[in-house]
Amino acid sequence: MADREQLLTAAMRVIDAHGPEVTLEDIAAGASVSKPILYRTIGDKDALIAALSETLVDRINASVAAATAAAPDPAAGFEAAIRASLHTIQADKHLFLFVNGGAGSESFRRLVDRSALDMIELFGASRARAGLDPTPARTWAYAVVGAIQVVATMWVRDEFADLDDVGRDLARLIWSGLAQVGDTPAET
Amino acid sequence: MADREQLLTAAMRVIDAHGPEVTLEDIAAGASVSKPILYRTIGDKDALIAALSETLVDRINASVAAATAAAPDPAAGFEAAIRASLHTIQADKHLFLFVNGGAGSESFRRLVDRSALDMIELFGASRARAGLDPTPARTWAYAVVGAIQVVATMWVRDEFADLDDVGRDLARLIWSGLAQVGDTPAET
DNA sequence: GGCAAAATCTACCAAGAGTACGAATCGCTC
DNA sequence: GAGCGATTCGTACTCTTGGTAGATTTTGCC
Repeated sequence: MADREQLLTAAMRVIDAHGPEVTLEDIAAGASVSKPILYRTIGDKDALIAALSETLVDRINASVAAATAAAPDPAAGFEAAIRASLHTIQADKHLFLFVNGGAGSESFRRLVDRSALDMIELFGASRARAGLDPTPARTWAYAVVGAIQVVATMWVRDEFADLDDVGRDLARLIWSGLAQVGDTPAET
Repeated sequence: MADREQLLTAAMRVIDAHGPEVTLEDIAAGASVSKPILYRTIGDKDALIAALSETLVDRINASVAAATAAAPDPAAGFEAAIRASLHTIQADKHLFLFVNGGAGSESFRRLVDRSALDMIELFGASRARAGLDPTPARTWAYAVVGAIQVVATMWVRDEFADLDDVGRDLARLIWSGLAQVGDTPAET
């Protein structure tokens, strides 16, 4: 009655219901499990955050993949990807804030690195193919992740504009910035 | 013996010396003041973070102003500005992490908003001058702040490359992205 | 049915944010 | 200069939350 998957699912349910400020005790209670079980099965709070980040990133990646598949050209695909990311974050906003809120520590670093990894590969490869120095890839990947992350965070708090407009603007900014990656950035 | 300025200065000293994990008790002790005094003079932790953000942003703005003044053209000025920001963050890295670490809540929002404010003005005005819709300004400002913030955070943790190179790469990315702001973004 | 081993729950600890209340100090009146 | 009221300050507390140890129950086996 204490499968890791079930616990994570329950944790997400509780976070979604009670907001990002939930305590581990709430989560344990919501999963009908005692605190030590939670700790034994998943680990400390940081481990929980890491696991949930994983799930969130997976969801984002899935929606991005679906969105880009239907796009006519790379630029449109990129915009669709950004929009999909934002929409997924919106759908899981409590989860996003929870995962982002443990910020101070390792969890944040891991989340950023996880999200940036594919981009580092991608940019680096593009640069290398074009005979350019691939080292900027990392900086760019972090920058892109940061841009999306902060825009999403601010948007989730006070929805300062229509989400699709935000996605469009953000996509344009990044896309033209990335023009210099080497060749066309290709769909994410 | 409990002037607000002095307390803030002392707080910065303690943070600088003991790292970003300091407790309010440490800070009070370091300022030779009791906890209630600290609370009465400055407020709760969030207020402290807000005040220190203010200072940090001021420092960054000052170094940016100094750096751009000496630049021959806008693009160079922008790069110099980014580099100056990064260098200031590096110099105050514990402060930066402290201010960033209380993240979960309001403090983060305020820091971002404060940093983004001038940019929103600037981008918005440029757009308006060019007869374009100024609403994207906010998204872009958040994106730029986010990019700098995350790159800085990641760099501060493990210095993955030479800081000036990072600054150059980051500046290029953002600069070319901002080309569409309307007319030349002008020096920050 | 009884016993050892494993899983589990209750009850606790530690640390840090924030505060109540008594103690000391200051200024004012006589 | 002495007494008294108001104000300021510091000690010592509460409360929340992350994390754990040891009692207790359950399980499997003889």
